[in-house]
Amino acid sequence: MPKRPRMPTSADVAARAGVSRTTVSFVLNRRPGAQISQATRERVLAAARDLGYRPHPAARHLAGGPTSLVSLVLRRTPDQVGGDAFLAETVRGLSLGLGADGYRIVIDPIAPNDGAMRDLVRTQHLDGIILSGPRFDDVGLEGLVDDGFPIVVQGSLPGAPVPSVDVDNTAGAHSAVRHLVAQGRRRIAFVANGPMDYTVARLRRDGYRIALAETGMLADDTLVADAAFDAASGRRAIDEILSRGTPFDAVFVASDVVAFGVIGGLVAAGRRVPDDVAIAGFDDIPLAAYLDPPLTTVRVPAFDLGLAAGRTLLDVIAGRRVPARTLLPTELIVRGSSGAGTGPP
Amino acid sequence: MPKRPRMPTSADVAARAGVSRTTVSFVLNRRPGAQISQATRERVLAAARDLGYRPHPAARHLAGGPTSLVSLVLRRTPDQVGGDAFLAETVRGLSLGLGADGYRIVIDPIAPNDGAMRDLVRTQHLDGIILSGPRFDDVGLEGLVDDGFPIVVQGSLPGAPVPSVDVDNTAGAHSAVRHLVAQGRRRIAFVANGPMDYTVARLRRDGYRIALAETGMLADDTLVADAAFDAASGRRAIDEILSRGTPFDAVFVASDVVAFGVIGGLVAAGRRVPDDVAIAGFDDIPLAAYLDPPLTTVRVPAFDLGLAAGRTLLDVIAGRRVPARTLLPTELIVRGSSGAGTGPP
DNA sequence: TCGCGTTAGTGACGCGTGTTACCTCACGCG
DNA sequence: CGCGTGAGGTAACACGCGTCACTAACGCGA
Repeated sequence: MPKRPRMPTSADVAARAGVSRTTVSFVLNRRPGAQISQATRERVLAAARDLGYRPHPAARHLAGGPTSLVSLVLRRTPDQVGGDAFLAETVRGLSLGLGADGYRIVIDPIAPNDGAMRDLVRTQHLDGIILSGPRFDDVGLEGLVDDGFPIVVQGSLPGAPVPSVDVDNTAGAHSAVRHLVAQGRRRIAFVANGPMDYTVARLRRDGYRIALAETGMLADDTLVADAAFDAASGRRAIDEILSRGTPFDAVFVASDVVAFGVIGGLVAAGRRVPDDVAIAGFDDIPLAAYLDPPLTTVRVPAFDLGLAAGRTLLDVIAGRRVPARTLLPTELIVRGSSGAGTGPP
Repeated sequence: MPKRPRMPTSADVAARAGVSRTTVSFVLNRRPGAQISQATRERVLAAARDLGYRPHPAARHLAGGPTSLVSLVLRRTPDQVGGDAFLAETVRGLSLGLGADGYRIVIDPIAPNDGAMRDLVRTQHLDGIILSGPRFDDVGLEGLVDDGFPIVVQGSLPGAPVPSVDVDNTAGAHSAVRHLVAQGRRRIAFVANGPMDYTVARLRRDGYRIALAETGMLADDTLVADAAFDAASGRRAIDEILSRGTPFDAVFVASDVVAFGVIGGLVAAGRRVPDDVAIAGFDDIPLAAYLDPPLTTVRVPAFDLGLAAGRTLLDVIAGRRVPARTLLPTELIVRGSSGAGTGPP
């Protein structure tokens, strides 16, 4: 195994520029208040460029600097596969948002309510955390927060004193339900994406409720059911609603994956979609367009979400003020299932 | 912001055990050939335990040790969303496989044929790489390989001198096609998952061919078409096959996502599934069971794949011999679409 | 000439670890 | 008694960087 050549160090740069190592450090880190002449500065920069100099992250960290490491904490149980469909996209966005400043992403799957998060911060060396997929009852968060440790929640956790970046779940749900109303539907059922422990489930339900209230429609609890992120639970939910006997002509399902189960249940019960029952989902998973009929849904900008989360975390780390909540807009994608009839693509 | 208490260092351990720092290092790293009495060893270990001592990774790295960092290189274009459905699971497995030895996973999305991989190795400080989703024409790989840099490919790249961990794509495809034959189908079409640049596309096609040859059935090129990892391309593929006019009574689609498009095309053409045309897919995505009819498919053990890849990389890093290819078994999941009729779950 | 402030830099230390070379005993043996 | 020898350990350096305290040169007014 041929030894790879040694990387140039700041001493090499200093030698080449004919200055001290200290000066190199000052120039490269743009140290405020440092007295460096323009000529010297340029010599240093040129030398660094010529040598292809890159500061050694470990050495920098050891000397009291940042780690250049940010952890993406995946706080999910294996069943939440639906939300993970976008993981790759989100990571791409994150990588772009953080990579510019030389940050790298380490990924740490930690089951919900596993106390390992404190440990992560203490023992691993991190500059910040992006926490994905939190729940209302998430523990171990407060401790970190009042340490002042930089955290950004991807997803929402209202009330927690942590900046969060999320899609505007409530507005998205709202737009979907309003769309169903606009199609002339009057009795609109609701199937949640997950248990109400999950913030994202509550927020989407809020959107549904607001839309009903706005349009002066009756909120009927017998038309509401929970699910558990997967299609099977959607099937159970719609079966339950059907069994209650309350008539309805539309269902807003707060997750495309769950909607698969809902549609299956409706078809099995002899209801036609969208003629008898219009459907709108949420997420715009890649397969949504290939359901029969194609699913009207709310698009979630996964890439942008990652990008925004990354940038926000950078701001927090740098001590800049950040908004408590960043809400990215969703986009209603109208397809056949809501009866608006654009047909298959 | 209250300063977090300093972590204990090896000097603290040494002081508490009444020995020198060197001795602590020898004991903790089990230095071969070091002369340490049993009593001293135990004192050191006890002190380390009491203090909750953890070696500082950056310092260790700086002193010439390993980085304890492994990069998961996602070498995919955004369109390959299908395969990414399993990313979270794979990462969980990886994390478990590597975490035991204190390794952490940094994630680096790098588009195919982007030369950035060399840079990654030179400039970032890594102990190894797990390369996910390679293609036949992947560049920048050879350079790394004959550096002797530890790499494990997750996915297959036959011919490349790199250990790989993958599901047995060929055997999986083979089992699916044999199953279709066992259902009495005689003219079986094939829709690939992706372009033949991708190793995984070729391997699955191989399985199809072998199964046909074994059962003495005719391989007919007019019954074969490529796709591009998404449902839309599946639709195009089946439309093309239909347009050729060659009769067929089954289709093996090398990806569940693509199969969605294929089924859509068949239904649009008035063919009934599975009565007129039986279908089998590959991957067992969570929604496969909720297609109408439920999709017969080949299950991919995503978690185990990550686990195996992680372990293999550890072996490579440690200089142990590893098999050139590790192939994990798949499992045929029989549902309604292949005409074997177990019905919806 | 002296005193003083400003500009443009530098020398040396510390971060926590691995490691090499060395040191000090006690002991056995000729 | 002299001397090797091995067991059990230690002092000190290197890794690459950030940073504090300090200085050399220079200008300028008195």
